[in-house]
Amino acid sequence: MISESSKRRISESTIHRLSLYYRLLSVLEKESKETVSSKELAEREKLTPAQVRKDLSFFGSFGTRGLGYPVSELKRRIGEILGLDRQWSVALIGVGNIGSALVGYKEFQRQGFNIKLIFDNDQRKIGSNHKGIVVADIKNLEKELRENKIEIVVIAVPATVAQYIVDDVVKAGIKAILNFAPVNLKVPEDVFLRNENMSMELEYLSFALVNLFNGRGTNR
Amino acid sequence: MISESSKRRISESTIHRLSLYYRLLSVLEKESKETVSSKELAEREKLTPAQVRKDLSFFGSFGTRGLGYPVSELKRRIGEILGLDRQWSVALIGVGNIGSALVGYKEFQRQGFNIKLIFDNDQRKIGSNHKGIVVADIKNLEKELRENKIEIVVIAVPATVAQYIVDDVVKAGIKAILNFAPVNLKVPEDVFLRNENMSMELEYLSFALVNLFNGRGTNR
DNA sequence: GAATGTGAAGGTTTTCACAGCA
DNA sequence: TGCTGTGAAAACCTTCACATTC
Repeated sequence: MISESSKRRISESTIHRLSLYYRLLSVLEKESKETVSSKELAEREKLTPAQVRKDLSFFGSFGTRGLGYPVSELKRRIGEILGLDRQWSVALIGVGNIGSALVGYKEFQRQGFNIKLIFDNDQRKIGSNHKGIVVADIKNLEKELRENKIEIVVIAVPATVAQYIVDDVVKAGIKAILNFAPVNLKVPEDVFLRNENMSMELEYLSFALVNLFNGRGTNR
Repeated sequence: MISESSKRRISESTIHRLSLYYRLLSVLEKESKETVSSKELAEREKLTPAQVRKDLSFFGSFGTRGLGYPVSELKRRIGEILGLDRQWSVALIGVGNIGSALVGYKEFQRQGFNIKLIFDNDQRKIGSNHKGIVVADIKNLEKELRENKIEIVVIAVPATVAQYIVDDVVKAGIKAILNFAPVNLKVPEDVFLRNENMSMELEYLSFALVNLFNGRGTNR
């Protein structure tokens, strides 16, 4: 939808903020708000109005001077940019502690991320049912990923085996991987890999408590 | 431990990278590696050697010219900086989908984050046992948080009620909060609030697949 | 010789400030 | 008048390059 690839590189932070705007616009839409200003968006996300306008301006002019942005329309456009205007076929590997939580995580479905397959290597788990999905044997990973046209793989296996798993995932032709294992995975250049490190923010808090406690908090 | 508050502000990214270094150093320590160079650290984290050296230099000179950094010692020092050289008393609020996963998340304990209390408002859950902890009634939140000297609160309740909960948490004098609810929470300036948004990275992948697919991946 | 520690340079991101439009 | 869209300025972060030390 967006053809700005030649213009200027869009920063990771901008994309992350688009996620925030999208979520906020969904709320505003439910509240039947028709328009919203960069000032209001900024206040609710603890950003500056200029930041909001810059972010949006990378992708086009969505607003009306003097008025602001049309809520539903802007939400729709950001949805397009983020690829949330379509359904994604997702496979989950590892249905332990974290994996189980992800299967039931409503936000994923809401945004079009549909977990179609679940894999594990534990015989006790294989064949069991998680929210209507039967856990498959990791042995059939490559075949199943291809046959089911999976587009995104979520890895929630122990750190020790994550690299072997990811190697197989790459072999199956997957180009987008979300990794929850606390380890650095190597993937070829043409594969998008993102890491979800759940300890990181907790560590930031602990750092903040120990070091920056001058009576002032910090958000993001 | 660190008294650099006057020098230069340390960026959020630097702190996040310290988390990565810490994790990597733990691995190297287990492998009985004695020293490590900024070059090697950088390669394994996909950063530049200069970045690694700059990050560390904010906190002191930990290395030896010509040799590199002593693995165990550096790990210990970063642990101190991040506040991982001590135990933290953590309370979890909401033992649903995500909450349950966090109770069993080994990484937290390993880093000294001990979940001491669990709260919920669901009568069916109150009194039940999660990994040895009996779920308490959210009604007694303030009293329990104070009596148990809780330092960090993790919020894993539905978005609709998260603000009410966080207000009570703040009233109880808590200064550090990790929020998993997909909503922007308001807290006073002197409270540290961090958000863990599990959809964000998935949305980044979806953005990448739709927009940046010029055959090149991106990691972080 | 090898690798740190660090000012200075370079690059990127954010904020400012204002022209332009409803 | 109010608020967007955007060049320019400012702030911030990363990389370079080299003096310094082991």
